[in-house]
Amino acid sequence: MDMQAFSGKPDDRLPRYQQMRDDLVRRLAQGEWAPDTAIATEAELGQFYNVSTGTVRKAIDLLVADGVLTRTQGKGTFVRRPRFDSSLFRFFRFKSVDGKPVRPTAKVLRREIVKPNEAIRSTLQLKGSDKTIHLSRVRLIEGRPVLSEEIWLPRNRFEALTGLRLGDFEDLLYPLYERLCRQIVASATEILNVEQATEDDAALLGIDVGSPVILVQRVAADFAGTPIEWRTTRGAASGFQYQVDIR
Amino acid sequence: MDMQAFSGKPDDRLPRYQQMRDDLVRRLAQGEWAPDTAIATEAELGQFYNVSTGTVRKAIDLLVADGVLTRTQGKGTFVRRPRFDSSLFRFFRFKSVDGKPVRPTAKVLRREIVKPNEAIRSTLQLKGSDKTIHLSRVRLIEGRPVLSEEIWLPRNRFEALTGLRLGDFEDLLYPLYERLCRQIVASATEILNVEQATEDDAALLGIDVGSPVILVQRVAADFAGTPIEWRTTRGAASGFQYQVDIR
DNA sequence: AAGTGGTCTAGACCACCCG
DNA sequence: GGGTGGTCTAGACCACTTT
Repeated sequence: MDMQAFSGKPDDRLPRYQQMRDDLVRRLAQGEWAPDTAIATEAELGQFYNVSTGTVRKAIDLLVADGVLTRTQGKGTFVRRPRFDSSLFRFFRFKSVDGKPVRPTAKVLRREIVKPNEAIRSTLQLKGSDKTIHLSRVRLIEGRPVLSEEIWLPRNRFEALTGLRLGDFEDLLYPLYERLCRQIVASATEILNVEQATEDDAALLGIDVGSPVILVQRVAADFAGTPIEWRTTRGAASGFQYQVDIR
Repeated sequence: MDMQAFSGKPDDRLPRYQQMRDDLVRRLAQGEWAPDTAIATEAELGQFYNVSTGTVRKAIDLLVADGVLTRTQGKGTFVRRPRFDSSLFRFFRFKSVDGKPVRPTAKVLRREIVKPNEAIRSTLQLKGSDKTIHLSRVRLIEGRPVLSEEIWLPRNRFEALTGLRLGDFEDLLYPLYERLCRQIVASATEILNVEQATEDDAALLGIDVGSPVILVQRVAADFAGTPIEWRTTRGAASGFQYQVDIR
């Protein structure tokens, strides 16, 4: 493969399709192609990297399997915009009174600039002096609180959020991140635990003290894999269900 | 592709690599290749189905992605034996008193031949007159009960288990299924829910009534996708943790 | 009609495993 | 050294979308 095609230093010991994949990820992280737009065609990529079509396809296969790209026959290969907003539906089954599935609305209760604790600092890979924006949200269905969320963001990347009025935050934060702060969430890791409701949980969620509560801890990252958001979500376990398919 | 190679009737509209995948699944389900043994080499498969190496590899890629086969360079392509015994480790973190991870032992408390209820009958795709073998197990760590399990099996496939003494059941059931009943578990679906401990749960697991309990409901299937086991597992939610990686 | 990804070929050479 | 899967080529033709 033509090494001139790379700005980085690819590892020659790796197969060409993996080197090519790595370089494509780098170009994606640099914003060379925006979400929902087509990347270069397979023929162009083959010329650029000086590899054959089979190798191009194998490199793209990896990124499609990772959920980074999608292919559409006759149209092109597109940068996939992850839809995390349905993420909680994998855990909680929210229905309105008439039984139809609904998306909870959101209300930001508090916003503050804080020094993160050690766990958040290390997870978000912050330096000792870096501060974070801390949001407290409640999510509601038909006015009834169902989830409570705590969110921490690195201040330097999300400065634009400090000027927004609390009432102007939208239900979905990730489109806001992208529009106001040019931060795109490309992947996330979530850890589930079960706790027993504290008095605060009980009052907010309208459940009994000590009844089961699901805690979802999420770390979201950009295309380069750099963590950009830490979020905890709590909800009554009575609405919880999750399905796993094993090979 | 040479249609003589197929016993079934492949759909000509499908790509050859998908037809080939379907036929390989059929041959696996028929037991043509046993778990942990090598299937025919890629060259042989290419000759047999009259396709080129690239197409053979693509068909096998699908089965590897499904977890049905594994490839080992220089050795061959092998039928994968799923290791479900570590499955619960994805949900529960079991440690002994010295902090090392351990596998719980098992003790069968009860075995009976019963008419299944409607939910189990339909899930296991049984006819109205078919009976099931019902096992009640408890799983222990260092003698302390940590999980309670209820298992239902179609009687006709698992007749051999009715003659086994309760003390002769082993910690792991799936090797037993395979050895005594020639039933191989190839895949499973698990659904997680959170409940509050009943008095029975509390007494068995040594926890407080009403404290959170994880309920895992598993349906296990053979290579052909036919369900062969229904299982519920209950354990204290305090030992529960689960991680999900998104795109 | 032109351009895109989807399928498929008929090889080649390499890396690894085992006797 | 012989056999296996892993990588890669340089095309061909097909199915689909857009102009």
